[in-house]
Amino acid sequence: MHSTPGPLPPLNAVRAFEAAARLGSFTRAAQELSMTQAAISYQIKQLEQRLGVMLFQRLPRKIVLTRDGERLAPAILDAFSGLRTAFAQALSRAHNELAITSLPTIASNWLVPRLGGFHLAHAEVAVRLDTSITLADLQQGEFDVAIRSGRGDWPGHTAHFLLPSLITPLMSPRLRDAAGGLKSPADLLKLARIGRPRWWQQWFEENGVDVAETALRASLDLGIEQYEITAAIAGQGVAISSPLFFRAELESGQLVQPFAHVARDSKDYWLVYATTRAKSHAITAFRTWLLREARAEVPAD
Amino acid sequence: MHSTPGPLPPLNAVRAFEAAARLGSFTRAAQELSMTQAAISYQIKQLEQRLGVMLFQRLPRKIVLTRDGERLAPAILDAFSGLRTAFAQALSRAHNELAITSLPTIASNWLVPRLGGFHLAHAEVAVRLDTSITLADLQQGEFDVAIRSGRGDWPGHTAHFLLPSLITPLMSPRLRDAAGGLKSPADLLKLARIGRPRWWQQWFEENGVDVAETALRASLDLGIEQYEITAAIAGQGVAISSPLFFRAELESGQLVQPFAHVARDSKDYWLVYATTRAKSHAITAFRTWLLREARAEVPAD
DNA sequence: CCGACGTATAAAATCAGCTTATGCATTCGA
DNA sequence: TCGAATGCATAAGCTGATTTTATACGTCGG
Repeated sequence: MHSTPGPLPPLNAVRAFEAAARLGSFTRAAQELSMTQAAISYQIKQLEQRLGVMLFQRLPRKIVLTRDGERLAPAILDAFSGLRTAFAQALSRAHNELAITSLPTIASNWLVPRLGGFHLAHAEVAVRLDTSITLADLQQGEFDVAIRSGRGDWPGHTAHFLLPSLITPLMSPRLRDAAGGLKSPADLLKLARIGRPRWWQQWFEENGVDVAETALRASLDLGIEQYEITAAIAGQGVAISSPLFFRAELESGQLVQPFAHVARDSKDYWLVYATTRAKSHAITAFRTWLLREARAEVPAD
Repeated sequence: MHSTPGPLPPLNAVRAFEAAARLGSFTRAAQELSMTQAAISYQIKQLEQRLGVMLFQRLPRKIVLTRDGERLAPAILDAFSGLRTAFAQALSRAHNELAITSLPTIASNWLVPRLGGFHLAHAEVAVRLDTSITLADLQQGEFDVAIRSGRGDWPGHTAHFLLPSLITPLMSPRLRDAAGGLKSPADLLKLARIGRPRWWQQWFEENGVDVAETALRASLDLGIEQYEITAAIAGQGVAISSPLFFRAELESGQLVQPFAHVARDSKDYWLVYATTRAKSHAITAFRTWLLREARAEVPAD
């Protein structure tokens, strides 16, 4: 009694009908859709044959909707208008949201203090920041950009160099004074060391200090540099970390850098995003702003 | 500042998204659209690349809409739902309307008295009847079916034989009596003749009466048979028309058929409709009903 | 009466979209 | 714990729908 809804007619034909009905002309519809008039004519005919109903009355120099066409047009126009605004809105929102995933250290010690400036410059962009050590998949769409450490070679992604990963011992001035004169890097071996053994090894090696691995293993590795620096400030040992990230503590005198030598880890910090999304407004705005901030940070680089 | 709406993404990709979002599965979407899962996957990827946004999060054995997908889906589902009902309704209405264009004679004297029966049998079909001598173009969609006289050969159209075009003199009994004994067809030459000269000529010839063309030209040609019959009933002359169409007048005695011979014009009456629309419910219902009525009319044919 | 305009149509070219075949990761069942 | 089943991704290749090109037709306007 009641036939099933059945599949929709070919959608390209429907689009041609929509444009022709709205513009009242095959020629103009063709222009709008960047096609030829012949293509519109063909598509409309296809649709009419499929529906078994004439949609336009072909008059000498114009077309007029038939009774059936007139009946169909409003709903089709509505639907297409809905589609257009849906895509426009969704994209505009998508392009004005920025989900950042960042390593905790650079996030709390470098990014967060500056993010306010980005918001001032781009109030239209809503920012969401996620800090975690796990490597989020930028292709999955959960995050728009990441701040990662590495070598900048992530296939399918675009990476911009941000900051070098600098490492140098940092300690509380009280500990330094208590340790007496720290004349050479080797003197640090007497103190408790906090932070990644690999970094300590690299720094010592670059200073000509040969260290037994066992000695390095004895260091306190808390995993999160923020904690390590907190421990260092408390005088519990010497941390090894980036002077860039703890400039505030250095300037306020909570921390001191006992030796001038700064080593550089091979893994720098990069801004990364999926190459397919490079055109997103939020991403381009953030990239421009962030790279300028980074360049201001290490102008000598 | 505000980018133009821009063209819609490829609609086939949008359709794939709609189905996948609604069904929550590429595989099921493929089933619904009678395609393969690979095709859905391809289309969704196309759409995502076009939009520069991931729409689904691919999890091991399922997919989940991303934030952006979730944002897009409701409006897309709405729009497609609108399209579906629009087509369904328009088609249902189109298939339940019947616009008939008919020659006036057969319309008023044969079709109209029977149309009530069609309406009883098919109350769902709304009927509109247009009577005119002009030959409406069935391809233009203004009319669904036509009742035409001719030979049944209209390219692009399907034609069903309805009734023969019969012609025989008809007159009022009073005129017949006044004319005295009408023994042979030639006696009619003495009376005023009403109707198409060509028909008179044919009928006379088939009865072996040789008539000068001039005599035939003198007949009264009113163009519309209804008028001619009215004139005949008033006793103003002898009309030549179809006994089928004026059976009521013959039975009531208003008209008489003075001679048994009935000529047959080469142009019969046909039910005609555009072949492309043969599947329309209204048309098929009307065809079935009308052919049965016509067969009941001339069972001997 | 001629040129411009808007549509229809035929033939030929193209390319988007589909299928087939396969791989991979996970879940489920035993 | 293992194998089968499930669901999505990907590559390669084909096909036919769609588009363009070229042309014709009918009307309107000057």
